[in-house]
Amino acid sequence: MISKQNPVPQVPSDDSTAAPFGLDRALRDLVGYTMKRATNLMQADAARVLEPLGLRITTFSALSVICDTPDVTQSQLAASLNMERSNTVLIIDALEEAGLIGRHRVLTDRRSFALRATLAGTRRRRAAVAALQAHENAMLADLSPEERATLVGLLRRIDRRGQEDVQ
Amino acid sequence: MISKQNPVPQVPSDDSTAAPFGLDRALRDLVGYTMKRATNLMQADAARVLEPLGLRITTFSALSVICDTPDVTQSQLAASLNMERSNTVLIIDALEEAGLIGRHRVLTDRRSFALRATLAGTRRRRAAVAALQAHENAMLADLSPEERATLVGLLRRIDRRGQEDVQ
DNA sequence: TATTGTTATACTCTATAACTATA
DNA sequence: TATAGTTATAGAGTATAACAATA
Repeated sequence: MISKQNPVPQVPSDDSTAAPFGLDRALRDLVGYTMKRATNLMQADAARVLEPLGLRITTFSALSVICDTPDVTQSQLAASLNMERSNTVLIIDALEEAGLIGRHRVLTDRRSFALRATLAGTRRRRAAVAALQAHENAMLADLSPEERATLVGLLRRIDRRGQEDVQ
Repeated sequence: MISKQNPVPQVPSDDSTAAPFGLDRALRDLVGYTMKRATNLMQADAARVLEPLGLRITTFSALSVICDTPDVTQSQLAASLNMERSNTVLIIDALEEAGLIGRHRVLTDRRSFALRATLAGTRRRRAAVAALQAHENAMLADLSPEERATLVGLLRRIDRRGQEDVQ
């Protein structure tokens, strides 16, 4: 969909190093910009992979946590996914209406709901993970297993650092 | 060494308010999920850094390209930032209204506008880059210069690969 | 008082289709 | 016809404030 053609600068390109990148060469030195570009590509593709399964990225993420953590509450879910509690409501609604999870009352604390995946939810999640792994293997085909592990490790350290700063 | 345990306690005995630790453990093996978490942290902080300068991430990015590429057209700008042409319009409007850039008619092709940064735009861009670099130095303080370069390099390869796949 | 889930709201980013004026 | 800029619109993610029920 996106035209691949390289926009030709009107300004005479006398810079020999301008070849590898485009007009955004200066921006690419910012880690955040490069991260956002790569993330957008990954996210768009992941969304396309999940769509036939009736999931979005957010609903898949929530379903995954619920599958792995039976009787998790919505507050715990929100915290684990680094999102606001209020934004989990519609996500939980969608998963419940799709029959993939259930809300159950907690006897010891009637404010909370205990979220539990249904059998259909567990199966849907397994299929989604398989599809996403295949998608990532394709998207990251240029990276060796070691490079991929390095990337994930570095990103996790940024995440950890960011979490600490918030406090 | 802790052996494999049962998935996280459903109802934490003491600290139910503490961030549930590792409920998203399975998700973290997906590169896209880890990338998105780290990117969200970086983006949120970058937005806070740019806000006092009257810029958003998108307007800053556009301003940066325009500063580096005098008389760039909106189509070229959109292509370089990997965004739709239609979405550049409001961004350009905001920059123009702020007096940071100017739209100029192209005599040879009256469909196009040539975008040029004003002196104020050039200065604003310089201040924004300095602020963002300081922000990134703080956010990425745990990474050595080599690790940071490695991260950027790996992300660029994902970006390049993704661009090719789209066509 | 504090917390859980909820509602309402708003802003940003992104994507698509269709229009205009030029080429 | 094809392209550049534009308009309108819609979807999704994210963020904040406030409320009722419950602790």
